[in-house]
Amino acid sequence: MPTQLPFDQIGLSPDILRALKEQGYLHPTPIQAQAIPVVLQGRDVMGAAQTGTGKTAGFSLPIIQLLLAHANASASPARHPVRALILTPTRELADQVADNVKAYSRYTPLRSVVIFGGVDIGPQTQMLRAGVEIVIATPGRLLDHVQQKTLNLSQTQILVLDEADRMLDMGFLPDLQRIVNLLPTQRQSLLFSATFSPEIKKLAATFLKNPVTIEVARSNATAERVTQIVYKVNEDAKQAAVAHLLRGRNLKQVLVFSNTKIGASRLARQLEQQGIKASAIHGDKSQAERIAALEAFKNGAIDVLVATDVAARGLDIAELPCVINYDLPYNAEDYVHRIGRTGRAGASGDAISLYSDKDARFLADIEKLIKQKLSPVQLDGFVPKTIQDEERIGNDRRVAGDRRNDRRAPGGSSGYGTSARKEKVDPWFLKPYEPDQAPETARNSETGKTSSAAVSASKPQKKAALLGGLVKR
DNA sequence: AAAAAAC
Repeated sequence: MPTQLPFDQIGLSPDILRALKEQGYLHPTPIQAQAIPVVLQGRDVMGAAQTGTGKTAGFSLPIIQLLLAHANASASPARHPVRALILTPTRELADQVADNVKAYSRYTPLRSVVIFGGVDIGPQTQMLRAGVEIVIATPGRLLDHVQQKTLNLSQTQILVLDEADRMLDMGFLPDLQRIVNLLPTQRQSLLFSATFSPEIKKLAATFLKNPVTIEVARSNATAERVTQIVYKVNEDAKQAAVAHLLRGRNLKQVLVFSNTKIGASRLARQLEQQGIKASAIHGDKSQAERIAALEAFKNGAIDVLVATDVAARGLDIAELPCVINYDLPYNAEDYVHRIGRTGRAGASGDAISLYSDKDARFLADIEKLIKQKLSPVQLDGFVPKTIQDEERIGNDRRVAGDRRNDRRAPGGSSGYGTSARKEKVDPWFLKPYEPDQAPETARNSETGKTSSAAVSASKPQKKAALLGGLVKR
């Protein structure tokens, strides 16, 4: 175990130390101990770190220090060009990183601003005009400001790509390329990613110069603190299973992940109807709603936050005791990120996943990634006794559903809860699945994303092509 | 397959 010097012995200015002390931080986490000296040396960094490892402080503390040192040596402090740019994939993450940067730089003259879409651009423009040294941003709105000439990146010496793998997944590569082209070639670049995939390595080869690789706490370290349970549940029974699980844990501070925006909204609504204080957070919510939901969850106004993978990574919600996967995620990596929302900073946590036949195809990938078997077990009193039963009931249900549709009458579903079946499983399980009252088409028009399927279908190819182009250049 | 991100 390497000796880790406290913060006040690793070359940070008293102004930074004061802010750290105020927040009760005395000793760096492993990633901070590794990253801070390297960043202070001016080296490029390729970092692999999970959420909750203190990664944000790992790059923002030395950046603040570097900017302070440079400002002191500078002959003309009259103008205030943007000197450090931190890019994140989601608005919430940008907001949080900005909160941290503000806290750490509180007693310094450095100013920072967070830039992302979905909110009024006016205040951002005003802040940029007044002058800021550090910008924390999502790519789209940042480029918007560049186009409007309210932001000049020609003197930006430090670039951070946070959650770079996520940014690639989200198709940000062209935007990243555009942004990097606006920066001086002489600069320091830091790239953080959950994994070092071939794509990430190519990105690093393009954007970084002779980087120092920093890697801490692989995913199995997370798994050690997190108790993972997978419950076998019929797809239609998931909502009731979540309600049951929530009641079993006193409803407090539970983050529930859904694979879809519609699913997240629906589940939150159903839970609320049952008197459970819940809100949904996803990309079709307005930014104000997203902020409100996150805030309500953090301050305890709601007990349950139902989220899409917008919240899978990076969100800093302290000490979550429990995370529930309503669905298994499409990407195995997202599973690691989701369960990483619990059991943080040494605390233990539970990660509960609901597993239906729909989720079956994702399980193997997840088990392979975490190098651990996740044998699905029954959720007592909530699932049929055998898989065969589950499949049969699933089939019966589909038949019943068709019949109901044919009749176009809500009472038509009563036929499938036969008394024979009722003896085998709990009555609630046979309660007919009630589709949402609002028609799907209405909700789709609400999202306004009718063409998204076609776009995403071609995305992997596009991504590969772009990366190929990058490497050749 | 889905989600995320600029107007």
